Amino acid sequence: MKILIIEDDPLHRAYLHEAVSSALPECDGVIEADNGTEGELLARQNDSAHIVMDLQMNQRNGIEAARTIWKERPETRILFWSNYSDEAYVRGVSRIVPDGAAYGYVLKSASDERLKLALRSIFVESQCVIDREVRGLQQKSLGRLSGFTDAEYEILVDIALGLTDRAISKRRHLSLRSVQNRLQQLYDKLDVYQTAGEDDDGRFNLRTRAVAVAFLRKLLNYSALERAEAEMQEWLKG
Amino acid sequence: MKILIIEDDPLHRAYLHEAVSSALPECDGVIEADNGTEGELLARQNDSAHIVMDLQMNQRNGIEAARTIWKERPETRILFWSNYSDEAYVRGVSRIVPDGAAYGYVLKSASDERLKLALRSIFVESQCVIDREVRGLQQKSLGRLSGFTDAEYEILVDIALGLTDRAISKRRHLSLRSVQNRLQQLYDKLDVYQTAGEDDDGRFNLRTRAVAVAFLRKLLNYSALERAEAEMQEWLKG
DNA sequence: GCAGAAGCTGCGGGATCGCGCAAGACGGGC
DNA sequence: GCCCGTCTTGCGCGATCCCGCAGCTTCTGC
Repeated sequence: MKILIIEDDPLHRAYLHEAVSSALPECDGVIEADNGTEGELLARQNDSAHIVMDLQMNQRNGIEAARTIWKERPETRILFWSNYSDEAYVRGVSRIVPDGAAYGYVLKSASDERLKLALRSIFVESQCVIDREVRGLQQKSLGRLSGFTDAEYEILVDIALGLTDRAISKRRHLSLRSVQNRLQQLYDKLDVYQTAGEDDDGRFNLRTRAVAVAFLRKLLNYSALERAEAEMQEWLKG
Repeated sequence: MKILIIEDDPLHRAYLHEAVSSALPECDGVIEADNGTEGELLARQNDSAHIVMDLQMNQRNGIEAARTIWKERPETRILFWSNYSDEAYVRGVSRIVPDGAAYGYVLKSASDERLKLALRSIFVESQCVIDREVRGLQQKSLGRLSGFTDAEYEILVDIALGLTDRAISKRRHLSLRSVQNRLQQLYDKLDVYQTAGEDDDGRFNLRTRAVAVAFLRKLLNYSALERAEAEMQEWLKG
């Protein structure tokens, strides 16, 4: 069994290496990459390796890397080891995991034992292990209990990118009015109407305010925006 | 000499502890805090201590912590040790550093030696040490060479929060037209007008697009937005 | 088959935004 | 004093946004 570690922080990388060696004695080779691009390359060269990776990396995002790796080899087992449980990350991951694939999501704040347990569960028992805190988010966001529909999330991203109503309607193949309907829906759910005072003039620009509260609630974050921007540029060309 | 370490990642904290002990043999006490709030408390209790701190922490932001520490004791020497050189952080720091205070900004990607050298320079020689990469940003952003005026940055934050033109005019004591002037200025500098294609209909909503590119260029980031939101809520009450 | 819910669409109107045009205020260099 | 660049403000227009109203389709349960 080979394990590929993709993590840009040298300290964390060393720690992971340590943890893998001690939790998986049957592992006979640990490979390290310090960014997503290199990780993809090494994953291609070692096509039987299981993977542990960070989500937030400077060079190339973990989600991007995981996507291409899974595209080439959907049965790859990946354990995501991340600092954050932002809804943006959780949504990003569950959007790309292939059907039936075994994967895990463990927070860096988890204990030693929990990490090692997750390593064994995924790579030996091929079970999914998702941190409790993250799991809660998944339920909420995908079970659409006080959460967001895909449609709503989609339009949130679109306005966050700065697209016009008209541009969105073209991109998503909707009428202008439908786009505006979804926007209203979004404004409702984000509770953007708070005048925040009894005074009427402290009002918000709903569109930008929605983006702001989405960021503050971590529905969006930098890497989600970055990905969305790339996709949009792609669409603009085609 | 006492050193206070404020850093939420246990691995990095241990590493810092190691580095401090080896670089500063004259140090006779290392105190650790794992979030900003606790850091402020310990700084108050140990009012001769020098400080090494992370900027991005979950509980309480490093910039916030540094601000209150410096407010109580402006001659405190602080070394910021951060993962990122986002313009938002750099601007945030240089905004709060008191006149004549000795401080430092070192990236976590820097080598062992560089960190230790910075520790000695600041805490023994009381010299400012700023990472080259960060320094470049400072020059650009404060020397307003292709950078942003305070006025422009201010209005950028205001629209990012989702305020109306009118609301901004009240908050900043400007006429409505002046606000719009500054916005135009901002749109210019952020180069928001890129139709991105020869086609005219792929157009952007300038206001939200400006926020998007500011985020992508790291002029803004989560913690800057968070701070700004808190300030705005304060203002809304008053 | 039919009632009800949910989503898409067009119409229309009031509010806001983006911005050109132009007049005044302030400061610096000659 | 005079000219010039920067900053502020007012006016006005066209484009966009926000949204209530109403008609249409699709889906679901009985």
